[in-house]
Amino acid sequence: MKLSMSGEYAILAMLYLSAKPFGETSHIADIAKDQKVPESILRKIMGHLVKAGLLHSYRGKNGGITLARAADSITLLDVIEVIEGKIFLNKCLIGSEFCDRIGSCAVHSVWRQVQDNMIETLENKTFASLVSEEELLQQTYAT
Amino acid sequence: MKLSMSGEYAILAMLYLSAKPFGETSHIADIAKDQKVPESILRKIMGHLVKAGLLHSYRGKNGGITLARAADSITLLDVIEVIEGKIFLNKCLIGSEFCDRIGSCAVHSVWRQVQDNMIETLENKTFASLVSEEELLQQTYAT
DNA sequence: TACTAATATGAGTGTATTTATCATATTTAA
DNA sequence: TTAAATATGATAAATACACTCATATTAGTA
Repeated sequence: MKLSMSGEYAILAMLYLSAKPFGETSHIADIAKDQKVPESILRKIMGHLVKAGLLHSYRGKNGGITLARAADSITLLDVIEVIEGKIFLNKCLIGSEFCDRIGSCAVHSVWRQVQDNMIETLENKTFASLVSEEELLQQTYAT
Repeated sequence: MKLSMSGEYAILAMLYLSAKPFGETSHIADIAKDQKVPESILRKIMGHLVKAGLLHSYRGKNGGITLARAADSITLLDVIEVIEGKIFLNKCLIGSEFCDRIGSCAVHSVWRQVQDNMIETLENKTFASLVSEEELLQQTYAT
């Protein structure tokens, strides 16, 4: 009942990229060093995010990585679902083939309620808003 | 981001017991057969629930298992926390020693919000209410 | 063309967790 | 003493996860 390491790494990398001016390329090695994430793993994660259409990658000299669209159109849910797959807190929410209690299971609807709330919260939070909240926090706590 | 098998088994067993008159003992073997759960695993799970004070066990001939308190005072959260441990959707919610971004992390509060909602939903659902909801469902769908 | 700097990708490894089994011990009623 | 039940610890099997490494691909540049 926890986010995976890869999920956390992906969010950190997306935060890093979202704080840059849109269109400016970054290097995976720099992100890894800055966010203290294993570089070889971050490469794989970035590959998934590129394939999913959240990032653009440019190979070769002067290559790098950028957001594929503006940070205010990318949500936490977008990133998490790429890395973790669709959120299913309980097997029986995937489909009736995984649970023979459907139709008379009261637990089902509880998980459904929790999951729906979770998804709603995560899809209402864009990386643009996260970045501006962090800037605010840093100003507040700066000495 | 999913409930474990053991967590599901525990909930099924608690549902079974909650549907019985309070104080009537049941046998683990019967619960396992009825709920289609591996018996040897259910034994271990029941051991945890006994140790946590949710169940009473009686050894020896005519022994068995009962709820330790009324089903309307046992919640989904109680059972899940015994089997899965405290719910922490994200490592950084456990404590600052697991996250060096605390103080300037906007993601933190999102997970906090999701987690708080989840806990609230789960602790507001007692096994007594689950049982009566299931009875209602079975009447509705009965032919 | 050859070199260099960057990402892309797939195979493989080690470890931790989960699931499950088995054997044995303990308890209690009859 | 026996039978019926739970308790427990050792262990195996399966799966998922975190991570590494080697190699391929691409594109700019001298």
